Amino acid sequence: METGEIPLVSLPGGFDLQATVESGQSYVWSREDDRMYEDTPAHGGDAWYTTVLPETDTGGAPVVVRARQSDGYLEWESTVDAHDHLVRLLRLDDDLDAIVAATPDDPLLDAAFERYRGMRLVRDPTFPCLVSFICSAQMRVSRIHGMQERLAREYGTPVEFDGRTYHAFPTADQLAGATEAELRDLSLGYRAPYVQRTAEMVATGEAHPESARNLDYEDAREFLTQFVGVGEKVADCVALFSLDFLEAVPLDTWIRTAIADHYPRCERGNYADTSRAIREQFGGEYAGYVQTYVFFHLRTDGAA
DNA sequence: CTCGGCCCTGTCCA
DNA sequence: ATGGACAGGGCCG
Repeated sequence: METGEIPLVSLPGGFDLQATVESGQSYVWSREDDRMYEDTPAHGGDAWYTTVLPETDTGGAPVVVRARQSDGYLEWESTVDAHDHLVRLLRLDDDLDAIVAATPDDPLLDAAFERYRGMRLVRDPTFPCLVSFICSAQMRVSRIHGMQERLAREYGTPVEFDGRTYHAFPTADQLAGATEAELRDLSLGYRAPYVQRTAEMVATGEAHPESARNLDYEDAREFLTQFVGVGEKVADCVALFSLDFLEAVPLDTWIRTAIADHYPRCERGNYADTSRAIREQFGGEYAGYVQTYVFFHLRTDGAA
């Protein structure tokens, strides 16, 4: 086992590991105490969280990365040197102070930023991100997370680490071999054929979600909707939480409620125009960061 | 292009 | 106890 720690005190805007991985933007992390989304860690957010990088992202065997936040450091344990992986996955390379500073003055946005100071966006591996947000349709975050765990356990490559067996999220090849019936048995419901067909599209080379990186934001969103089960909202989630389009604002039910309550003139009757309007309202370049804070704030605190 | 009906299933609440 | 509503939507007509 390799171990290390990343100092957080000099990180612009700070860091909050629990808020980052439990805010409903990523489903590739699990709490070692198995109480994800249930309660807060004992003090200072010092629970251990683990993710497994799929072999398609490492070029070799899957990589287990475990981390916890403690006393100004992000401690980690891994099968490899995990420093660069953590910086990438948890966006420790973002200047969060600058992002907050670039956000328009607004009571709702100020409250959201204040409440979860240090929360960062994630940079999830793309295929797992795509599948997890296909699964997110009409679903609560804890159940989405459970689906991803079952998919990993059933189809992902096993890895031994620290006396336990972990599973990587399945590759497109692995998942394309699943049947709709098998996926329904994992409680995916009507999302089962969406996941299977999307995995098949990626596995056969018909299209790969990573290709969206090379496009302008709105073209990338359009490109991603070719995958089965992916509409504009899910496409925006993949653009934001995996492909570095920080301006993407997924229009989910929470943000739509916020638009109706706080920014009614941004409602334009269709996704593309409403999206453009709220993106401007949220400051443009980092609008997706703002959206994620607002989403977590409204969902968790029931603020209106 | 917009709209409504429909889709799986666990959980919450009357 | 038991059924209806609802969950970070998408597809199809």
